Order: sequence, then C-alpha cells, then structure tokens
Amino acid sequence: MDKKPCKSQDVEVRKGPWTMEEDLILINYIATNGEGVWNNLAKAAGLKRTGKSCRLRWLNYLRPDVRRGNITPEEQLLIMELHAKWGNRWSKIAKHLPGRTDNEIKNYWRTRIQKHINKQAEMFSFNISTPELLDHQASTSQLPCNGSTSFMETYSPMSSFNHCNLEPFPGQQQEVQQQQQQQPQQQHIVDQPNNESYWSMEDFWPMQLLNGD
DNA sequence: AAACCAAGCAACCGCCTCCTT
DNA sequence: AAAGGAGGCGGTTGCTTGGTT
Repeated sequence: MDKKPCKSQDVEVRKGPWTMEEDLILINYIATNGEGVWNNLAKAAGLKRTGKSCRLRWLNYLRPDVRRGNITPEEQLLIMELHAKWGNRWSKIAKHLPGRTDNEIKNYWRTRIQKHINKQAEMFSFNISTPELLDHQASTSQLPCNGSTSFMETYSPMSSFNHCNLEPFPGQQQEVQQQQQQQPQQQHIVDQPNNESYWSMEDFWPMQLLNGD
C-alpha cells in the first residue's frame, strides 16, 4: 500500500501536452540509441515523463512513418469493414492501415463514424420498432460476437454504404467521386506518397537545427 | 466583437497480457 | 510455479479550435 517512494524516482513527473523541446529530445535519443525499455529510455534521455508517456508520444506522433491528416474514403471503408469484423480492436485494425495509429482510428471512429451511425440509426429508427437497440449498439461500438446478427447486418460496411445510404461524410463526397473516376476498382489504398498530410520525421530536422542541436 | 457551443484530438488512466527472474 | 515489471490496449478526459449566434 504505502510504497515508500524511492528518492531517485521521486522527481516530478511531467504530464500534459508535450513541448517541442521534449519531442526533440525523444526523437534525438531514439535516433541515436533506438527504442528500448521505455522507462529506462525516459530516464536516460532526461525526460521527466513516464515510459508509457514516451512510448505513446513516439508511437502516436513522432514515429517517422506516422501519417497524419484526413482519413481517406478508402481508409474509412477499411476501418468500417475491419471494425465490423473485430469490434473495438483498434490496434489490430491499425495494423491494416499503415501509418495510422490505434489512437487515431479510435478517435476517428468515435467522432465521425459512430456519430454517423447514430444518425443513421436515428433516422432508421423511425421505421423500426427497436430504436434503443440500434442506438445502444452504435454508441457502445460493441459488436455482438455471440452469433447475434442484427447489428452486423445493420452495420456491415457494405450494407451501410450501399444499402443504408450511409454516404461519405461531408467533405469527402467530392474526394470519393474523384477517386472513383480515377480508380474505379481501386483496392485499399494505404500508401500515398503524395498525400499532403504525410508527416515525416525529416520535417523535424530543420527544427533541430534551429534549436542549435 | 464577444460569448457560447460542439467537434476533434492528444494524452492519461487503469486493466490485461506477456515475459523474465 | 509464482511474482513482479514492462508493454499493449481500450476507454475516457480535458484542452484547443473553429463555427455559430
């Protein structure tokens, strides 16, 4: 219970948003020494952060292959497809979207897709007798893995898109149209070098220079 | 122009699993 | 085989920002 805090560990732990300086320290350290035991890494790098915090920051934001910015319609479809398959297994889903993090997908789901599904469910509920069920299923994001099919049928990505009039979200319709014209049978696109939202660690190096590192 | 509101996202928390000793 | 530590994961929170009134 009352674990005596070891004095060497009793140093204050920083929380909250990361500063650019902290980012640079972490990037530099990993660039030089590679990833390792995160708790040790945090100490060795001189960061007053927990290992977990460092790991999260690195994986979700600083990693060179992290893609940031708009989720493409293809990615959106893939997310819905995989979510229908696996439920809230965000990390598992993220593995199929190179450059995307579980956190980003999770946020995307909660803020966009789930809301959209809720809306669809609300509209749909005017015509069916179990609005609570739909709403609950959409809001909890839990898929019935016990063989119950109702939600899967309602929410299967293809049925959602094609049968339930689940349209691309605002701002994506044009993009979808363009891409459909360009690549009507396009498979899941996950690597788009020209994507303007692509973020690379190289972007950070000039900052390092500016900081005199 | 200011206040309010909602959406989006970064980060934390706590639980679970796996690995090492 | 058991215990402890570290990492992984999903849920949640709270801050920031952009839009609306």
